[in-house]
Amino acid sequence: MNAASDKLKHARDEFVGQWGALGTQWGINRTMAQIHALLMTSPEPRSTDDVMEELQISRGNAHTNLKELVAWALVRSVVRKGDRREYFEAEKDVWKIFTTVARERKRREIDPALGVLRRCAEESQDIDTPEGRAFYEQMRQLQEFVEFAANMADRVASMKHGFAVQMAARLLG
Amino acid sequence: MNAASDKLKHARDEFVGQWGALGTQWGINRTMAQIHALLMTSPEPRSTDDVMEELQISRGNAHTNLKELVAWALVRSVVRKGDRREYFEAEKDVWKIFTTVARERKRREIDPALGVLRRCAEESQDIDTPEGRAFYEQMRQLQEFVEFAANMADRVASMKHGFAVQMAARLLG
DNA sequence: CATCGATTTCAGTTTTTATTGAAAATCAAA
DNA sequence: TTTGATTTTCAATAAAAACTGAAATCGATG
Repeated sequence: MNAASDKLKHARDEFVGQWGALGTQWGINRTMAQIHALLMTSPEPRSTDDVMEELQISRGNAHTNLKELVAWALVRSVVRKGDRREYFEAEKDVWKIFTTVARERKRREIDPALGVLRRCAEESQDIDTPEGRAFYEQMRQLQEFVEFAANMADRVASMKHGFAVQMAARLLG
Repeated sequence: MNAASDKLKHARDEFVGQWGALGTQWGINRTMAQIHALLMTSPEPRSTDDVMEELQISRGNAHTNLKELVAWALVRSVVRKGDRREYFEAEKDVWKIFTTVARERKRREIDPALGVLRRCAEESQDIDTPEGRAFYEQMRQLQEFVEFAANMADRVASMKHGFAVQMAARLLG
């Protein structure tokens, strides 16, 4: 019977659609989030044409976002013997997804902020007025905090799942 | 002499501009990030007209983004006796900024994701095929992880600075 | 080295988001 | 109340981001 298959299709469509909407709220483009959702819940790798068909999007769009997901290391491309097409599969282990995202966001969001703060602190360190010193102090505090955050992100990104659970238990217990 | 004042103005402009650019990369609108940067480095609260002047933006834009920052609780409005205008000042304590952002992002990003995952898990829990069970399992694992993240966000958001430093030392040491 | 399926690029278009500026609403003081 | 300063809203516009579709490129195979 096919009720189960229909129900699954419905549930997956729901997930893909909703995940896309969430992505938008997080500043991630909708298509990229949808493809990620689709691949995370696909038992088999999918071709570009598969993805185009499933999400009703153009080739260019599918291509760009698949490559972007590969750049994030959330998706890898696989080749099948005797098939010239490229297939894509998503990492499904949630802890690995998390550490990957942590690493990538550190690189894309935290590190550049650190650069800005360091330069601004440097630039303001010998402005010898009360306002200048206050500005310098603020830069320093932001810098220190972001350095701390960078450090944490590195630690977390390199944690093994087991250790993280253990630490969480200690922290949450 | 005025070299110090010029240098400070230059450094602040640098910071405001760069912070705005970073904001864009993080999916935050540029004006909002710029206003935040400006207020974080202003010794005195600023009026809407102040902000318009400083960033060369329209009244509507300044107004909207100031209110948005107030909604995020990163900025509060203050009244000065004998002055009808509204002034705005930013929270400057980096730890408070962090906990505020953590709380707000949990509410805006994590909680909605949890809703989606719970519904999708619910909807798929009795699809009695291998594919259906795999889908359900994936939803469950994502849900569990996001619940864990929500929990962590709550803990972190309610931490006192001192405790956080202590914990960090333990974690990083 | 010519063919053909597949991938990549990109100019043009659509959609979404941000911004302006002026009109409307608010509100304290005269 | 009326006045005038201030805040708020919002239709119009501008800017940015996402998407399309087709042409160009690539690369394995005969």
